[in-house]
Amino acid sequence: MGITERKEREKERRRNEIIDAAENVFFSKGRAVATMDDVAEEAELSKGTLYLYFKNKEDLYLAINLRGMEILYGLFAEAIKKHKTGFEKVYAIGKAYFQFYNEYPDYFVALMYFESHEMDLCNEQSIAVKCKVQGHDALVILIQAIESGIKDGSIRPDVDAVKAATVLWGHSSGLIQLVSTKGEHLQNDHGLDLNDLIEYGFEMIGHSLQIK
Amino acid sequence: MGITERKEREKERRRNEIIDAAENVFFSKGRAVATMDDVAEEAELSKGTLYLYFKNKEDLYLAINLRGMEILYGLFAEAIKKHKTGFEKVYAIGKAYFQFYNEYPDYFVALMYFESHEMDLCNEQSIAVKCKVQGHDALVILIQAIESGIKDGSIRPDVDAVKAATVLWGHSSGLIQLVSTKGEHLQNDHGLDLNDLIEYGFEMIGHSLQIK
DNA sequence: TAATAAAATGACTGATAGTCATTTTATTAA
DNA sequence: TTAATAAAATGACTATCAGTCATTTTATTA
Repeated sequence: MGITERKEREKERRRNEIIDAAENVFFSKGRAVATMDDVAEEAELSKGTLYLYFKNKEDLYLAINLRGMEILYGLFAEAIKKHKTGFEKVYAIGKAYFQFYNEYPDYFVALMYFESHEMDLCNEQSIAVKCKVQGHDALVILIQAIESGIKDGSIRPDVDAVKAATVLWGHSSGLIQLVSTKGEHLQNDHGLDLNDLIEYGFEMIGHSLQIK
Repeated sequence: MGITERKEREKERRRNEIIDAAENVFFSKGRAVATMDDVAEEAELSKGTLYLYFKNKEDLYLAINLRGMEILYGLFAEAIKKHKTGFEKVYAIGKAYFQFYNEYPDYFVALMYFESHEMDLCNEQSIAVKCKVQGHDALVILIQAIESGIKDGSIRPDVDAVKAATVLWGHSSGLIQLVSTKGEHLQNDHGLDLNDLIEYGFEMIGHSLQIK
């Protein structure tokens, strides 16, 4: 019975086409301004059809975010492969996060939306839960990098890997978010160079992990 | 002509009554769910009147945030008074920020809204600009604390006060925001104690400022 | 070819932000 | 005291948009 499978594939393709259209609309207009009618028109489908594939507007936006988080996870996985010591791996993950912001600013905005809003995580199959899992997987990469750094002596032995990884995640997100939303102000009113500022932030984090 | 002045006072009082009502409504229902009709009813005014005092819903929410930021500024000002060395002052500011989150969680949510959204800062008289100024003033306290720490030797002399203060601001906001929105998940899935996590984050920041 | 199932449609509803012509209240001048 | 004027407040109204659902179209099976 190949028809069922083909139908499944077609359904998945249609789903992805809707996300493609949604990216075009949400990324150009912004999440708040973009309407579901816009997405429907871009997808060349009726609005009702969108709701056959996604529960609501937020769900669709989270589907976009999930794509971004998969990219981010890939960047993290790449980053740790290229470096020897645990400390270098951690630093590379930080760099990868900033690279993600620079190369995929729209996905970054979607990620910040996910990070800064409480999500209903009751429905196990929901996209929000998939985002949570993807975020957890990314964090595990960071935790393991810290653990390997403790083992190889490049990171202080008294560091708590889980706590430190969580703190690093919060710190990095906050700093990049600050640059993202208030960057212009920081440049104009404080004369700060944004890349320089991020680099400085990573160095500060680095200091706190290394042996005194 | 005392009437003009009395009218001015009454206008200001009415304005504050509206913000009071808005706080009750926004804080209990949440910014997204609360409606302007709700606020009007709570204020015992018609909806049209709200728009005589505030440009739109966001403006009203930013007026709430401005109140919160004034409180935060006060906490920062208190914090630096109580401590001798610059390093201690910086640490106390961090603690004050966390205290703000704990004692005024609703104001903190409002602040995160302001911090994580791009604002139109063109209109010089807008509340958004007032928030920006208030935020800048708070940052200046932090910058000066770092500078005093460099002078008194409690902070590394090679630290750039402006950069470090900005980074610290981003780091702290990000970490507390993470605890705020994903705290439950961090407790349940990672077995983390939230107060402990924040403390750990501050210690890491502390490490990066002190002499090796 | 008819019956059935799956997919898509788009007109419709309800909710709500923001507007504006009108009314009410307060102040000033005659 | 009263009429004229200004200031403040009103609430019905409009425009917009998320989400629904009865109906139609398309594909599959018997």
